[in-house]
Amino acid sequence: MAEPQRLYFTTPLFYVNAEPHLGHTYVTLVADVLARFWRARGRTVFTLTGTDEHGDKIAQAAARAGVDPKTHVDRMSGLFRETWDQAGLRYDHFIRTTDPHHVAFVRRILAEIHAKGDIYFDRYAGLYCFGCERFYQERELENGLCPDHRVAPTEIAEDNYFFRMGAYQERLLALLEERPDLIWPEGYRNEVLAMLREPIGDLCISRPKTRLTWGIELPFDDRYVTYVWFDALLNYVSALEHRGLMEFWPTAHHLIGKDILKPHAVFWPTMLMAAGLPVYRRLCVHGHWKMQQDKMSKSLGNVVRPLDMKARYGMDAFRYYLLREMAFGYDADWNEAALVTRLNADLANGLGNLASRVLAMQQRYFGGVVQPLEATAADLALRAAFAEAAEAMERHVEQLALHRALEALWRALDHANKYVVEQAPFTLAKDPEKRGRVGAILHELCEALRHTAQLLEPFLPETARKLAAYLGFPEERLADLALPWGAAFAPGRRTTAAQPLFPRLETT
RNA sequence: CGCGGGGUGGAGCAGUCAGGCAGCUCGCGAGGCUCAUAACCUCGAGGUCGGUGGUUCAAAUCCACCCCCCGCAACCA
Repeated sequence: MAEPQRLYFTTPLFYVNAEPHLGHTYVTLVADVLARFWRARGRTVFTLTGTDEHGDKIAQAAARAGVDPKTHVDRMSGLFRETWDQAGLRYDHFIRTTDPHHVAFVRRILAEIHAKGDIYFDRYAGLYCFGCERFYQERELENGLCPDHRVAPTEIAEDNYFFRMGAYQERLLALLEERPDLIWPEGYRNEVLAMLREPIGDLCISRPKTRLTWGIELPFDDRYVTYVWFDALLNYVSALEHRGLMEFWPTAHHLIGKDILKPHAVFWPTMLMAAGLPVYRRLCVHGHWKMQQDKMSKSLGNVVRPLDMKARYGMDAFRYYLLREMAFGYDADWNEAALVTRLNADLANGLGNLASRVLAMQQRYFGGVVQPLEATAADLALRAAFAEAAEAMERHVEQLALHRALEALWRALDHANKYVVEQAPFTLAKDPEKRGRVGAILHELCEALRHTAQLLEPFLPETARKLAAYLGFPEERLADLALPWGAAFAPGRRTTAAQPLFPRLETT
């Protein structure tokens, strides 16, 4: 079966109650990498990110800051947008849940589902803490008391609207059986199957305005606003509708963290079924970055700010660490010392040094002019190493194993470094009769670097551009360099002298 | 029997789905090279892949049982 030509990647909508941190950055980075990767291979890709801006917490934060909610969310949303722009993390559309088109879309879908009878009005009775202005579940209480206020919650009843989610449980289960790759990695699929072994019940989707006004008003009852689920999840569709790109919807790949698995794996598909829309193509669930400190660290302000990392190490080194260190789906440890180790070992000593030595010899022996090839067995082995890397990278990226894709490319780079030592062009260069061979060796190595630039572009775009420029391709888009080995360097084509791509950092 | 994840040379990890010489980075020891960012290349020391049993020509990988460690969210109706 042929893969669809289009691809649609989404990040979660980030709740604007905190500044952009490592978790936001990681998933946005992955979306950027996947988009670049598949575009370079001819797919038509659309990516979405944005901010989720309604709810109690936002209204309260705005009140504390002494501004109205809209002013507050404008500022916070702008912070996310600027961060991604400055970090070079690209997206095709940035949606805000306060966008008028989104609000209208949510109201339309709610009205439709209400009209077909899948939204009903009912009374909920539960334990309410007036201090927190929220209900508590039994298991959340500490000795029967609210953990914040240390008072016993009051049993009260409240009327609300509910989505008939339970009615779609069997269909959802059947869908998971039919499409084993719907949720990836498999561990999360199993977790969802476990959730579906119990009745999922119905979902409360409203809040009375007496408790919350900062939200989207229900189209069928102006005393209520919709509460989180329809508001936030529908963004994935409303953005496409707004842009007139609904044909991308069936190809949706949602990138999410494991913390929001249930809303995306249970609530969202049932909502889509009720709305008469196809379920997304795949849910891609990543693990969490664990800080060495405990989870208190976040409230101490000990957050990893992407732009700080960019300033300290360069965005590409930061990208490399995040992509190389985390096996998508699993948790990983955030460790800045490990970042420096990776930067020195893989980027400076491996890739950077290879580029330096090749370009320096090319410059010294031939003034940068690329010489004819002659293809010995060793040369062909070098080409094979890069061909294999290209093939392996595609296989790994399909499975979101980005760390393995990079590992595969670095195997080829190791091969190239070995090739330099074994072919020893610097020794042959002392013998004028071997000049042709020296030129051929360096041409092979320039090709190795050109292929590296191309294969690396989705992961380390800045480095790829620099490398291409050193090789004498300052203008071309890297995708245009997808030429066969030996076809890129026309006679007389020159490379230039290079600055180190990555300076080594001292370890302390 | 709540659910999930993990236990692989000194450290940190990949590999487990699709069984086939136990791999990567760092660190350590010896050598080579001198083009290069004191980088690069080679060799070496170091692991009964948590345990036991099973399937198999073959198990880190599949199956069963056991031991230990870590998470369990939220805008939590």
